[in-house]
Parts: sequence; structure tokens; C-alpha cells
Amino acid sequence: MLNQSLDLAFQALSDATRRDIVARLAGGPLSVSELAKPLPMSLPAVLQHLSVLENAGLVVSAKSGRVRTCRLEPSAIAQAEQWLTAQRGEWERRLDRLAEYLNSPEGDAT
Amino acid sequence: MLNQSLDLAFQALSDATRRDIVARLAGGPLSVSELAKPLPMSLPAVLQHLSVLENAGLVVSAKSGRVRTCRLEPSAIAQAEQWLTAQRGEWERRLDRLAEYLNSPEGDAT
DNA sequence: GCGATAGTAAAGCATATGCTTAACCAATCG
DNA sequence: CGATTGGTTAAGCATATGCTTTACTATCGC
Repeated sequence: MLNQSLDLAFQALSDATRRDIVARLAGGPLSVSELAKPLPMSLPAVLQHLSVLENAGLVVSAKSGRVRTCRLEPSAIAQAEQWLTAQRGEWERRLDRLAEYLNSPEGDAT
Repeated sequence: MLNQSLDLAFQALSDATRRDIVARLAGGPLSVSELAKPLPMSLPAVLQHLSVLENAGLVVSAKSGRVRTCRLEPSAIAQAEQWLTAQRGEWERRLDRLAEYLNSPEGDAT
């Protein structure tokens, strides 16, 4: 499959809990337990969400002593963003060309 | 849940078949069977993918006679795009401020 | 009307997802 | 050392997802 990484990125972002994690990491790196504190679920559940995000390349983490610190990886996010921009952009260019055609003399149903 | 629509949009885009459908619709509206023709699966399966995309607001369709024509809905795509831009943007602004601080006189470990 | 074409509906099934609890390991702290 | 804090692993479970096949309806062209 081409673009399996987009599969993983979009799949990771399809969950509100994981988007919340991403949004909070956008404000700066956090440890696992800091991430888990406000979330209404067990710590292992949060770990599973983090592993989905890491697997998708959206988040990277490193362990120092006994605390694992997580931070955002913007390049994977940018990749998903660019795919969306490309599709919407293409479609909007099409609509523009259509409008242009309809406003041109040959476009009129004269 | 806030932003359930983002759930649906990202979830819809997490499947390669559905992204293929979106990409082809970006080139212009297509009927259900035109969409289904190149896909390696049964027609009902394609219908299910389309219903996911419509449910997410990414695609709209209308039936005329016996043919249903599908087209892209850019506003839902733009919403997902904007969410991504916001998170990545926030993180990159943070990094910029950090770099600025490290380059300033007070940032030096003199 | 009759057959082909375009789409729908329903049921079933294998696998994936999002949690839980229980048990466990490893770095601190007193 | 022993208790606590921070994280990890494994197993189990309910529900969701992505297909399939079968059967059925609605429209178009002759």
C-alpha cells in the first residue's frame, strides 16, 4: 500500500483523547503521567493511546530516569495537512475554472 | 463530545480506499459505479465507504434517475486541515520562541 | 413489457479498537 | 532497606470496522 503513513496518522487523529494529547503537547513536552492526569481513564489506556501516536510518527518520546517525556513531531502532522490541502486545493481550482468558463462568452447558452 | 465532526472526518480519511475516493472526486464529480470500477471490492463495500464519507460531511451526493452522483465538500476537509495547522503552528511558534531565547544574551549560560 | 443497468438492504463474519484489571519492574525517597 | 512513584506488560472483553454474499428495487433502452 502506498502512503500507509497517512493511514496511521489519520487513524491516530480520529480519536478525541488522542487529539487532546496532541493539542496539549503542542503547548510543550509532557511526561506520561502529566498527560494521563486529566484523562478519565486508566494509565495503561493512556499508554496505548501514546503508542498509537508514536507509531503514527506524530509524537516522539524518550525516557530519562523513570520518567518518559513526550513531544510533538510536526513533520508527520504536516504530511497529513498537505494531503488535505492538495485535495481541497484541486477541487477548488476546478470550481474556479468552471466559474471562469461560465462567465466567458463561449460559456453562455446563447 | 466537542468536535465529534473531527472524529468522523479523520476516521473517514484513515482508510486508503476512502482517500482514493476523495482524491478522485477532487478531479470532479463521479457516479457510484464510476467510483467503484477501479476498486478491488464489491459494490456494496464501496457504498459503505461512501456512506462513511457522507456521514463525515466530506462528500455529498444526489440521485438523479437511477444514478447517484458524488462530489467533494471542501468545508469539512478545510476543518480538519485547520485543526492540524493550529496544532503544528502552535508547536512551531514555541520552538521559535525557544530559539530566540537561546540566542539572546540572557539565554547564554555565561 | 423485458432485460440489462445502477443502486440498496440485510445478514454474517473475521479482525481491529479502546478500554479494563492484575501483576510487575525500576528509579527515587526517607 | 522498604515504601512510593512512574511506567510497562499481559490478558480479557465489548463494540466497531471492512468486507462478503444474497436478495431485492428502481430506472433506462428497446
